[in-house]
Amino acid sequence: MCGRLVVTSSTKQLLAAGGASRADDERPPRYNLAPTQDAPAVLNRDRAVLRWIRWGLTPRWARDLAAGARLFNARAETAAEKPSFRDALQKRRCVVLADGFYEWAHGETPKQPWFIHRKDGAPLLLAGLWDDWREPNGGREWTTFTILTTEPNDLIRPLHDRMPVILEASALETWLAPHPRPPADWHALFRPCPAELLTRRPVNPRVNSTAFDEPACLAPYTPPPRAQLELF
DNA sequence: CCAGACGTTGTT
DNA sequence: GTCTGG
DNA sequence: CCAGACGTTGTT
DNA sequence: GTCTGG
Repeated sequence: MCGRLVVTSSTKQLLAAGGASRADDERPPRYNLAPTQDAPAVLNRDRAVLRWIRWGLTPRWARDLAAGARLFNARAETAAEKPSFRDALQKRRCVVLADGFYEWAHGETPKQPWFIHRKDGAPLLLAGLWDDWREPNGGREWTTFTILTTEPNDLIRPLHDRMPVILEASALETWLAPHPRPPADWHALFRPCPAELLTRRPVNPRVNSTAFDEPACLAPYTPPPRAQLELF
């Protein structure tokens, strides 16, 4: 699963990772980015632009924007059949750029967050779907997204039974194709990424609160002994 | 034909 | 939007 | 994802 | 418990 992101790379670095040439906005680094907030993404509609769009996919037919609040993940195995996602999987794909994400160990108390990121420090390419939603009565249009999930690799499995779909750079071209593609094309891309690509470390449970959004979120942290025993 | 429902995941 | 029910 | 709020109507 | 907000 994937419910909290870190975005610390510069705009220049994000553009390079996503293969885009310009960004629609300049934002400060985020150390604790939650659903309903904006994250940087490259949409297959316009691959030249890095856009900051709202996390939580609101289908275009939903009654209100809030409908997307809980649709921040989509199971890769079933997205092709779900009313909220199937059209987007065919036609509206995106890559979300993030330097890492947090996972909480399944059912532990107190809740212990872990930071997961690439060993080489490069931004992750997270497979996403997007949609446009227009406010009634001529209001503004929102673009929202969700992150696809798959089974975990060996690094994530001790923590959780789901992880985000992380794409290799070589898959960008395929994933961001502008035209419709059948669901059968995606099976190879929806595999968990190699565990060796990533690393993890526990971080301060202050990260649990979205109000804690600063460099200290990523600082080294040793869980109390009791929690350590429970975790391994 | 129209009306009305449909959210998803992951938990326990 | 698409699908189901009437 | 997690944290935090949520009482509810009727009456003065 | 469920829903909302970040």
